[in-house]
Amino acid sequence: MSKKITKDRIVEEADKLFYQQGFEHTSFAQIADVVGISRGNFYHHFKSKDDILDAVIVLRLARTHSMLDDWELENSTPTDRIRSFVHILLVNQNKIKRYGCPVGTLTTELTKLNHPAKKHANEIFVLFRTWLRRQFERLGRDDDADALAMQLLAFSQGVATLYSAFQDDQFIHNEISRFERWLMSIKGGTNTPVEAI
Amino acid sequence: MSKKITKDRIVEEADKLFYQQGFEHTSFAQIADVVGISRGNFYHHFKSKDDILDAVIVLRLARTHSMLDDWELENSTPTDRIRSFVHILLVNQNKIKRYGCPVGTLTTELTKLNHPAKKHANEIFVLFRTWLRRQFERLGRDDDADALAMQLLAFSQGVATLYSAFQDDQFIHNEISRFERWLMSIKGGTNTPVEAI
DNA sequence: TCAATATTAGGACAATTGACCTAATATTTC
DNA sequence: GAAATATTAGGTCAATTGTCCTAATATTGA
Repeated sequence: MSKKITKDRIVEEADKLFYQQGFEHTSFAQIADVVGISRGNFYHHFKSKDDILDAVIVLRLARTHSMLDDWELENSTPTDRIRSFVHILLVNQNKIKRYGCPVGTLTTELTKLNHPAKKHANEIFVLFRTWLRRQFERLGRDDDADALAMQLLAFSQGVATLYSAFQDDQFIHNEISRFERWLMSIKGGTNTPVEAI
Repeated sequence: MSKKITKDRIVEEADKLFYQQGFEHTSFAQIADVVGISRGNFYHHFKSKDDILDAVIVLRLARTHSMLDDWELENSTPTDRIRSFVHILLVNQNKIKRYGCPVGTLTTELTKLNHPAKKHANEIFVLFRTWLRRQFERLGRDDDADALAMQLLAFSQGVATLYSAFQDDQFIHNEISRFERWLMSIKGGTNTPVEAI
């Protein structure tokens, strides 16, 4: 029992540190300090740093999955569900301002490191993509549901990146407003292509 | 003279490595190997790794500046100039696929490292932002020129991030096409707000 | 209760990091 | 050509990295 608690705490703290400082910049010593355990003790729970990364990704996958499930239940329409997705930008506004999007930044770092866990981390993106696609399909957008999902993912990534770079609160609210108008226009269900950026 | 050549070569190779591997993941030893000089020799040209980073940023600022000047001369209309900007995604397609956008990824990394050079690196974004804003102003978009510039920057960042994550060639061409239609619609010069994402 | 297992602390390890030093060698300048 | 300067190579330095080991302590299960 206490094993599980310690192991979970390691993963939770590693999750935070990987997000705030990046994977490579976070050391065992740091995680051990935050968790309050001895360094050598680590290898009883994880056999390498990459193992911790894998566990962190599994944790993030589970959290994302349950978040998407919640959105599914909380909202009665696909439009409201899509809105929930974009509104993470507001819910996590302060964190994104400081550290960017946890999904995008981890994927980017692992890509540069040419890290074997890159594909694993990418599954978080896939989770969002699939979920968003389903919502657009429910809106009758069968032909371009996946393209719209990717479009929205790219939108959120771009906004998060620039928000973290410029720290401009006005900007993020502008973009959310623009998204709202876009969402209302798509809601009509006419299969007209959504042209603009 | 030979000092300048060596110094420039260090900066150029560091520029490449910082882009491909990230700043922190790149070591002196690696740069020295690529340049073909002794490690200890470094500190005659730069007094610290942060100094090299500053020089790399200065190089990127200069290159960006001259690229924007070129676009200014090569194109006769603001619309064509804006198109040149988005078309970097195609010109540098393979690099972006592997390493993401050099501007966005560096800024993101320096943010997580809480690195003092973050503001300096951000000036590259400012360069693009100012240049794009001027193009939109010339299109008569005086009221929302800056917002459109930020919108376009966010678009390019989002596309680059997702392209690097999913490596999907179809996606990037879809987004470029969507941008083209958006650009044509904005060209009309009617001050109607550009709603969609 | 007692043996088996799980968990811990603390230290050692080789390798790598950025930083710095010195002495030798080129190059420039007069 | 000689003095001054610029540039180089090679080595050292302490600190940190991820990894691993061992011995002591908790916990569990029969």
